[in-house]
Order: sequence, then C-alpha cells, then structure tokens
Amino acid sequence: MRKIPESTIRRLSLYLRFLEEFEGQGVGTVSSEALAARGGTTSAQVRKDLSFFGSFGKRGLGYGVHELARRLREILGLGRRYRVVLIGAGKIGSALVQYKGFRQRGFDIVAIYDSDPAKVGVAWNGMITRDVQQLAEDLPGLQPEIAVVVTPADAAQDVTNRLVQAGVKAILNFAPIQLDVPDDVAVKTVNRALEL
Amino acid sequence: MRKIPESTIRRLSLYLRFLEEFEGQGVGTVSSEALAARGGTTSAQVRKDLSFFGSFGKRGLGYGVHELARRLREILGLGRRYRVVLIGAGKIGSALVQYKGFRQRGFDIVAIYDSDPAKVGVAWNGMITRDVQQLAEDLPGLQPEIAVVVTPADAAQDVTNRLVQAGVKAILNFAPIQLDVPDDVAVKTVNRALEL
DNA sequence: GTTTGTGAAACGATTCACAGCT
DNA sequence: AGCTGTGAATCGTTTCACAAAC
Repeated sequence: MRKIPESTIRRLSLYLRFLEEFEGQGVGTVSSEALAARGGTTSAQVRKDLSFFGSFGKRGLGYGVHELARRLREILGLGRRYRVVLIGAGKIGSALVQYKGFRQRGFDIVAIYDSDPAKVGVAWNGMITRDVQQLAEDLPGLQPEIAVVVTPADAAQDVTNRLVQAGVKAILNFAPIQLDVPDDVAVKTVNRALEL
Repeated sequence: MRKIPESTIRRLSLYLRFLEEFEGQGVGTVSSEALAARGGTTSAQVRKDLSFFGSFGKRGLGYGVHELARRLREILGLGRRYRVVLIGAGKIGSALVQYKGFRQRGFDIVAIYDSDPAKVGVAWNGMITRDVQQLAEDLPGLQPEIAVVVTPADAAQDVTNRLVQAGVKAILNFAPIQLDVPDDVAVKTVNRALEL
C-alpha cells in the first residue's frame, strides 16, 4: 500500500469541506455512504480513499466528524503554513495577492516580482513589487516553499530556471506552457480555461 | 472503438492550441513526436488520441498542421456557436459576462438572471439582469443550449430544477455542490479552488 | 443489524511494439 | 528510412463483495 492516487488526494480535500459543513450543522458522526452522497461518489470509493492513510472509522457506526476532519487536515498538511513567492504582478498575480482564500489555506505571500519597470515598485497589500532581476539574490533570504508563476508564456521557462537554480522545489504554474524542470521539482500547471 | 476518454477530449483542445501556435510560425507539418513534446505527453498518446476520430496523418511524414487544426475544430464543435444563459450576477457571473474568451470560444450569453432585487435591472455588457422568477417564462423563447449556474450553493439546486424543467440539457456549474439531474442532462462542475 | 476495511475483480487509460503506408 | 495507426500488454483506479468489528 505505497503509492497514493492523485485523485484520492483531490477527493480528500472535498471530504474535508463536507465534514466542515457537517460539523457546522452539529452532526457528530457520518457513514462513508453519507459522505459519498454529498460528494457524488460511492461509499466504497470513500472508504478506499481513507484506507490509504489508516482506519479512522468505527465499524457499524461510521466516522467521527470532528476526528476525521482533524485527521484529514493532518494528512493534507493543512494547519502548516507555506511561504510563497509570486512571479508576475499582472492580472492574475494581483488577484492572487488580494485573494483571501489563499492566506486562509495556509499560503503566505512573502514577495512579488515582475520584469515590467512600470509594475516594479507598486505596492500590493502592503508588499512592494520587486524587479525579477533581484530574484536570485533574494531567494536565499526568503526561503519560500512554493513559487507561483503567473508570467506570460514566453517568460515562464526563464523564471522557472532561476527558481530551480535557487532551490525551489514546488511550483504552481499559471502560464499556458509545459515547464521543464528536474525530477525532484514538483510542478502543478493550472489551466485557466473553460471548456465544455 | 466506441467510448472516448474524457482525458482525450481535454488533450485535443491542447493539441489545437499548439497547432495554432505552429500555424502562426508557418510550420506546415508536425509529427506526433513534435506535438507531444510541446504538450508534455508521448507520441503514442497523441496518435492514440487522434485515432479515436480517424486517421489524419501521412505515414512517414506526419500531420498537416492546417488540416489537423481544421479537423480538431470540427471534432471539438468549435466554429459552432452556443446560446448560453447565466444564472447569478454576482462576482463570478459578472466576470464571465465581460470575459472575452467566452465569446471567442463560441459562447454567446443571451440572458442574465439573479434573485437579488438589487442586482435585477443592472446592465452588464448592454444586457439587463432579469429576475430569476421569470426564468421559466423566458426559457422557451431563449432556447439556450447551455446554462451556467453561478449562484451560491443553497440556490443552485433550485435553479437547476427550473432549468431542467425547461428542457436545458447542458449545465456548467460553478456552485460548490453536487447537482442532482436526470441522466440525459450533462453537468460539468468546475472547481473554483486552488490546491497543491 | 450496521458499517468499516480490504483483497480481488473489473474497468479504463496509457504505453509498447510493430505491421503497413508513403 | 520515417512516421502513422492500432492491437496487445501494462499500469492505475474504481467497484465488488465479504469477513471482521462494533
């Protein structure tokens, strides 16, 4: 029982959200069936997902809402805070700085960079946008766990190289391009597109 | 060779984007290998994806960039326009009305609804927000192919019921809830959340 | 009696590997 | 010689089904 499916992780955060709902409604215990109904999966799926990490339920009874929520937060690494640098102070970048959910989920933006002289020096949420040229120099002091790349596609790979060079091991990429990184660096590219 | 993987469809629109890039660069022909490199997959994957829909390449040569792009647009139903109604004139809703990419991709918003009296009557892009109570009455005249639900979670199911009742067969759901619909209605729930 | 936890079976997607066309 | 198209093999995920726990 080693490798955990990526899809399991995605569902785990869903479950957590539902548990928090149940918690708010004063529900003390849920069955895998109830969780599944809320999330549009099956009870077997819920149980298998959880079983990757241990056994948190009581047979014949279900799961303690509060306890399971706690365990999930633990598994998902919530409660822990992450230092993140943001590269790109354009539209998405500045939206992210102001987005409260980001901070709520444990992500603290500790610096913002841009290459456009018109954007450098502008303050967002009390943080002054710095020149991307200073990135290499600043990173050792910032010690960010995560970098968020929100540059145009043509700048993304260059920025990524600098980040990797400086030892960043996790990148969240909003640029519409496949970033080339060493195996020990995790990249998650998010697709800002709608399709049907 | 009947059922086409959902993931194949997702990749197809990626391929199309890359082909348009190549087209812009005056490239006349691509191999599956070249497309794969651009998109971070493998050549076998590209060929298998395309093979679900026919054989568009020339052995020993590759694919005609222009022709393949045309075929993909055809397969993906682009070029066709869709009439969409938007339910919810809140933050995301109003962003969507103004989002140009939506229209560019063939989606024409033909009406906007909200239940909040303060929002009803407000014009977005020259379109006046109407009261959601009028939905049932209006839909037969609007004949929308798609409805986009951007209401709060507690209103979403109710709105959905009305839409289904009126014969809408495709719903794009931004509310953080699992919508319950008959089998012949397609729902795509999009998750406005960031995780890592 | 109810509901979990989990091997085993079924299913679905990706990768391999090669025959066949250009 | 080069590259596609595709069955067959492989790999990963979901579903089944049931013994064990309460």
